[in-house]
Amino acid sequence: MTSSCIIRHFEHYAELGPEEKELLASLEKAPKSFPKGSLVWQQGMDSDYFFTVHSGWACSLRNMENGSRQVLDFYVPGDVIGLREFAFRRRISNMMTITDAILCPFPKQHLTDLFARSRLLCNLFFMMAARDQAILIERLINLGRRSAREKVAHFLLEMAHRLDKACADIADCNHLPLTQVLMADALGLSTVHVNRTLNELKQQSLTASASDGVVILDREQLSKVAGFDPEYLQEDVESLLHNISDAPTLVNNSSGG
Amino acid sequence: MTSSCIIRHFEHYAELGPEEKELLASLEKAPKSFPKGSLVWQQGMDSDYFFTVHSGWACSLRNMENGSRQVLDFYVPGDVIGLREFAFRRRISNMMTITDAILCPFPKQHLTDLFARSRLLCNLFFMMAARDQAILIERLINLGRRSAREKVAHFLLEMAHRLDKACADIADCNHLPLTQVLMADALGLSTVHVNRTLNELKQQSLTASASDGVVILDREQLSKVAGFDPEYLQEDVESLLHNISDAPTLVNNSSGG
DNA sequence: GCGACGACATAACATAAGTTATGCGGAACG
DNA sequence: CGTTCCGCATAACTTATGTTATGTCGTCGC
Repeated sequence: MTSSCIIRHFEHYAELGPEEKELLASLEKAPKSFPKGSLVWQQGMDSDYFFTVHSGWACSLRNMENGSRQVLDFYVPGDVIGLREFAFRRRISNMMTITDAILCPFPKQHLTDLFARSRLLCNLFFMMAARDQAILIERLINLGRRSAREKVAHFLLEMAHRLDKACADIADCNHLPLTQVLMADALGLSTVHVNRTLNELKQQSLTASASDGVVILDREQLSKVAGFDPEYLQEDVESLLHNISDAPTLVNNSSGG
Repeated sequence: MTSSCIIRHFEHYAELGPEEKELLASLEKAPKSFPKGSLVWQQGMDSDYFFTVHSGWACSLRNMENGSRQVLDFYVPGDVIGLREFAFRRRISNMMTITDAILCPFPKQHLTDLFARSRLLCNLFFMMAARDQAILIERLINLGRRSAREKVAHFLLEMAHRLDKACADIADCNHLPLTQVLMADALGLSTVHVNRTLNELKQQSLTASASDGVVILDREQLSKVAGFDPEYLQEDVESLLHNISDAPTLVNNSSGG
């Protein structure tokens, strides 16, 4: 099966040998399709699989006791979701599709095996986890130290940039299938205020609204509003690969005694 | 050198073989001492090392253009700091000590090698990265969907729990060396409001202040205030180890062709 | 012993954002 | 073809939190 979505995803970063391709392919289950609004998993469930997003959008979120909720992150085609649960037996957040989506399940237990078999893949997975952290950090800053206007602008730009990478060819990366409620829950704002803010941005022709979401009209101006710097989305694959090919015989006294 | 801090840290999770110990020890440089308030590294610098915290506290933070700043996370003895930068050539945040501290540097490039040599260590590192994400997520929820009162309470409890694990024997885990300014910058609040909130908690005898920080008096009540559930701090090492010993010969057709 | 500084405290005031409420229009559904 | 529901819009009003300002206290350097 050459159209494996996880293989495609990893080839994005580095050239894979046939062995690595087989490794990935052999662990990947049949893609599964989820209608919009499906709960892919729920907090507390056994965390036995992770997924790659083949098409559509998903988000992870946490429901609060008082009925409100916090959206933690959104995922676009090409993203790997669920790595975060690696350290835990139970899922620590909910995962929901926000459009119709096709996801490719991948059993978590086999990660360990894969790590042992391919140094390249191991490093790439680790890199993804680090990238996920970088994204979370940026979201943290968004929530802690930015105004509503900046929050919205920054968030929209981040998603657009991530889309650029994921599917520049397939989709219009300035068109984001996000409701105002979702944005509010992601940005720690009320829907009313997201609406206000979005209207403001619309009046300045920085964004527009479509039937099924938001459209970015002027990235440059938005970047100014948000103080957006996309560096945190640019992994450094090159030096990673360099390290990998470089390191093989470093500490030879380890088993020799 | 048997008192290696990274070895001690990993033994916290699993029994290490002599080879693994040697691997870790051989990569660890001499512990380095930093006075309170040192910049361990700065945003934009080459991200060539990570560290384990041997003693003292540190925090990672980001300075904003408008002069404010966001504290991203705090680190206590036993924590590994810098893994987040794995995907990037440049550091994406600042790292500062907030007490006198001793840190053990560990060259980043060698992680790749270590991954290849020890399946156990590789998995443990991955687990730590996942745990870091879980902590970030909880902080995200704190910033997005909790009141000042809940934020402060939740934050104090998290740090106390992390201290419990790190050094139950060494230190008083209810005593946190945090200034109100730091807490404000971590929680997305103003110092004035942190002060107000802390006073409220003091009046209810949930916390107290010491000359050099905050003291937690009543964890139970604080937990109620915060809706605190420590599950996100409890990694599942057991099934991880189980997976490791379980998986060796899963996909044998990979290289055989 | 004095001046500078940093952490904490408190008050008066300002405002960004939340809350509640209501209406509108389109999509889904029986 | 009406009903229901969901996403969006807008208004009036409330409030949690930010801002600015000023004072105290202890520590540190000299």
